[in-house]
Amino acid sequence: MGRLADDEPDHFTPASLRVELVLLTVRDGRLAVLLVKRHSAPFQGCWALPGGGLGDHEDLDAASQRLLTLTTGLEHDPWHAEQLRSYVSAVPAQQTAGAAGSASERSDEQVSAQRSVSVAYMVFMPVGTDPAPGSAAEAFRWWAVDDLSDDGPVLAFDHASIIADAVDRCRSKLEYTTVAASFLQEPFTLGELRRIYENVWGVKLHHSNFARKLTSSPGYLVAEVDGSPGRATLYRRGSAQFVMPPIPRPVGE
Amino acid sequence: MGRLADDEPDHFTPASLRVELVLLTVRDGRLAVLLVKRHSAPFQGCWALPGGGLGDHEDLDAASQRLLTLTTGLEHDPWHAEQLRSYVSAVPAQQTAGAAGSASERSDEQVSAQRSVSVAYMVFMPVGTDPAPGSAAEAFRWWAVDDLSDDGPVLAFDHASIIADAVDRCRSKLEYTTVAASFLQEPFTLGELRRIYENVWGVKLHHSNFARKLTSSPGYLVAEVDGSPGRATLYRRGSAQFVMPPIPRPVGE
DNA sequence: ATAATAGTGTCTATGAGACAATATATT
DNA sequence: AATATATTGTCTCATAGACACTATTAT
Repeated sequence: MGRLADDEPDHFTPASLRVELVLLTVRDGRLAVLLVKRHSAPFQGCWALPGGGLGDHEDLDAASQRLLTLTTGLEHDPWHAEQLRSYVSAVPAQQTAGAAGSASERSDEQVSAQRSVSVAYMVFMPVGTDPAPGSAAEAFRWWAVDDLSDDGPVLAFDHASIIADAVDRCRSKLEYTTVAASFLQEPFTLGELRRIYENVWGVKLHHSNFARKLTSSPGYLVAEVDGSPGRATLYRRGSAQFVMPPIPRPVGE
Repeated sequence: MGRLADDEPDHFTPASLRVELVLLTVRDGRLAVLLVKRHSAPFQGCWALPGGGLGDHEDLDAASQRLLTLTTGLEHDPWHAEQLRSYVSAVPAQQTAGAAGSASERSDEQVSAQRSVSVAYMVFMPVGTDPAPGSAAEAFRWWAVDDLSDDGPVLAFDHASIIADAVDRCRSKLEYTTVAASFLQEPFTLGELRRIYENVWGVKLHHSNFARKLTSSPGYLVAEVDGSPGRATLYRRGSAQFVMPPIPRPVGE
C-alpha cells in the first residue's frame, strides 16, 4: 500500500481493445445514429454500434478512420470525427461462453476473465450520405436518437450510454464550434444550416436572428454567390473552428 | 474487405491498460499539475503523471479513485474527477527492452509488440491539499502548467499532450460548469473563488461584476453567513452542476 | 393567387463591462 | 492612517429576441 502506482513494474492488464463508431446524421428532421443488427452472440439480434478491433500497428485515430471506411464504404474526408471517451464493458460470462463466434483460441475461463475496452468515436455524416454496406445481408439502419429511449430497439453491451454521451457532446458542440456544417454537403444555405441546429437541438430558431448571428461570426461561413432578398445565398465552411461568442441554445426545448 | 467490422469474431488485441491521473490545483497563483519523477526505465529521470494498471475486476472509474487515494494518500470525496480521453502510446522498443523493471514475465519481443493504452482522468484538488506520498523517497512535485511548455522538465511518454488536453478541458469547464469550486475547501469567499478563475484563465476579472454574476447564477452558491459590506460572505457549493448562461471568459488573456 | 422562404431593418430587454461609493478588516 | 477587500449601485454598450416588411420561388 505504501508503494506508489508509478513504482510498479508496468502492469499489463490483458484487454481486448476495440473502437466503436457513433455515426450521427440528421434524417427526416431528427438526429439519427447508425446501428447494426448483430447476427451472432453475445447480444445476438440486438442493435449495436459499428466497430472493430485495433490493427496491430494502428493508433486509435487510424483505426477509427479505417472502420469508418469499412462501415460506410466512403472516405471520410470532409467529415468531423473525434474521440468521445473509453468504456470498459464486462462481457457477461455466460454470453461469452455461449458465443457462436468462430476462431477463438481462448478457453472459456480465459474469455470470461477478459475485459473489453471500447474507445468510442463520434462522427458526423452529411445529410443524405447513406452508408454502402460491404455485406448486403447486413442489417444497417438509421435510428432517430429520440426513439432509443423508450420502446426502441434492444441495444447491445453498454452502447445505449455511449450513444447518450455522444448525443450530449454533439448538442454541446453545436453551441461553441462550427461542426454543425459537417452535417451538410457544400454548398449549403443558411436555411439548411438552421434546420441542422433545429433538428439536433429539437427547437425552433428565428431565421432572421440566426442569419444575423452566423453571418457575423468571423470565419464560420464564406458566401459563394451573393443572393438578393428572396434568393438563398450559398455558403461554404470558413476556416473558423469555434464560434465566439457561442450560439445561444434555447433552454425551453 | 467486404466484411463488416462487426461481423468479425471479437478481435482481442493485446494491450496493457493503464489509468493516468492529471491532478490539477492552483498553487502560488498558477494552475499546477502533480508530476512524479520516474526512477526506472523507460524514461528514467523524466517526469510523468501518476498512474497505474487496472485491477482485475475494476472498472475505469474505480481504478481512478483507487489510484487517487494511492497517490495522494487522501480520500477523494469532495473533489471533481472525470475521464479525459484515451491515448495509445507505442512504448519505444529499445526503451522497453532495456527496462530495469522487475517481474516481467514476457520476452522482449513480446513486450515490444505490446501496446499501451492509457485512459487519462482529470482531477481537481482543493488549494492547499498536498499529497502524502506513500514512499518518502519518491519525488513528487507540483509544476505550474505554464512552465511545462518551454525549458521545463522532460516529460515521459506522451504525457505533455495529455496535460495539454486536460488544461484545455479544465479552462473550458470553468466557463459553463461549477467545477471551479472544486479547487476550494468549504466554506470559501467570492474573492477566493474569483482568484481560481483568474489563475486558471490567466486573466483579471472585475470583482463586482464577478460577484453579481455568480450570486445570481441559480444553485451555484449557498451563502453560509451573511456579510454586510466589507465583510466577506462565506459560501458553500450549491446543487447546480452547470452555469447558465456561461461565465464570460475574457479573450485577451 | 397563395404559401413558404430569404434577406433587411427596427425596437426592446437583458446582461456584461466599466466605474463610483461605502463599509469593514488588516497592517 | 493607509491599504486592501467586499458589497451595493449606476451608467453605457453590445446583442439576443421579437417582429415587421419586402422580394423571390414553388405550388
